[in-house]
Amino acid sequence: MNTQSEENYLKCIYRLWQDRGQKITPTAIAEWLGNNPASVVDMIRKLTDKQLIVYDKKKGVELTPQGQKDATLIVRRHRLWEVFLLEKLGYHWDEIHDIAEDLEHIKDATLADRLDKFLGFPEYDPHGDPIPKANGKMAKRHSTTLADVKHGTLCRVAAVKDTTSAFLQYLQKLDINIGTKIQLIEKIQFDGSLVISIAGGERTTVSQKFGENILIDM
Amino acid sequence: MNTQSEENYLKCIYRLWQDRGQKITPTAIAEWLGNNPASVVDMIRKLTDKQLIVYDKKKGVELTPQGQKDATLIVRRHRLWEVFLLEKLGYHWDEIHDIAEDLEHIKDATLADRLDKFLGFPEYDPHGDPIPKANGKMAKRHSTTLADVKHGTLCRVAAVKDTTSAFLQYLQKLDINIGTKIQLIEKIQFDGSLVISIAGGERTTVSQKFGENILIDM
DNA sequence: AAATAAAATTAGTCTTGCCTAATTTTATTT
DNA sequence: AAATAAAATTAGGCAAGACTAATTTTATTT
Repeated sequence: MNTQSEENYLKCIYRLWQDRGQKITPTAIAEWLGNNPASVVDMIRKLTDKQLIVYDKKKGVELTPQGQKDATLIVRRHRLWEVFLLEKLGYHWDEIHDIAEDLEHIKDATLADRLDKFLGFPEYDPHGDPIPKANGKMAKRHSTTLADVKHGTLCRVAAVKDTTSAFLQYLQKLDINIGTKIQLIEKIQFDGSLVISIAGGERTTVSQKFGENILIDM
Repeated sequence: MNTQSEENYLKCIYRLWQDRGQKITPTAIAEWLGNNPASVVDMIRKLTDKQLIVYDKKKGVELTPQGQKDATLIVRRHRLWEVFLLEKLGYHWDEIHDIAEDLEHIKDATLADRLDKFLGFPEYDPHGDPIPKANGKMAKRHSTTLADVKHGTLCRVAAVKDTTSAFLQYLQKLDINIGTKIQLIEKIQFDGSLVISIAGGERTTVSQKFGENILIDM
């Protein structure tokens, strides 16, 4: 059984691996968690001893099969709780992440599976991230962003990359949710700004950074 | 904000106060929590500094108004989660206590109230204990036990005192739940054993200790 | 290749919350 | 009241998980 802190490190490593696919360094982990690199080095030793990660100076940190399994379960719990908080308890989009951050550490052999069943086996969480199944498999993550498509394209918001409340509240203000249709009208050469039409409405301009955090379907 | 450990002490003190109404000593707390008395003394100092308890050698430990408020909220959260686990996730009577023990420490300003609403504002938890309301008030606790009534009395199981799985599983085996009707046929003078009829069925004999852990309505 | 900057690591410290062992205080017997 | 037992307290320690400061290693520039 892993401690809460160990779980946070595992989840962090998993996220960095999924997001970037590059070498995962102590510094990257430290930044992500807001911890001191020295603390990360301590934990790397601990997780290595527990055979949940392998650390090689050249290759960085990698999850072992067991580490992957553990990390996937944490992500599964996190995303299921997010669905619960939003759908059943009526929380807003931007409130659920932090609470799920605590709930994900509740340890009980059947809790995740029961919750999954209770929620009707959702495929995606409220941010559009796929929820790992009990067997560890999960749906594909969306990878195309609004900033990637050609002008004129009509797309559907499938997920968001950034889950901070600053971003989510901005989306709320623009009335954008998972499923909202957005048409990219024009890309501004100068700074990558995007002129879009939300749900067939008036033209709005958003930044490139904004576009890169919206994952889409077509 | 209190730590998880502080919350456990507050809850313990609250329970001892409710259950026994006597002087609450460090030793009693240590026994209840399974901790060393020396650790209890440390925590008494800490909670005193935080003005959540008052400790007087003569009177023992007492909760301050703020301590009572905090403790009540923890109990509220615990009991609401128990209802959730049983009713929504389909756990058994004897499985919910330990999981709620972790869930009760999840801190979010509106979580308890939202959960309360989602569950339909239940008055009692699955063990028959009253759930404190958002304002701290709660229904009366049942106080008459099966061992207290006169032979011949027909009563209704309102709550259980003991919530260990050993006891709850025994109840399960006897097919006794909250609401089950029990008639006390006879009290055996010798050792206080009780001859009862469960839901109008055949006679069964149970111990005095058993009877003292069944709280009843009439 | 040397100089500089960045990253990683080590050493030592702190807090929380627990422990054991020893001591002091309080209660109970005889 | 003295002796004994029980309870409370103090002192000192330990592990987890964080930190800072100093040092070493690795990368990047010039």
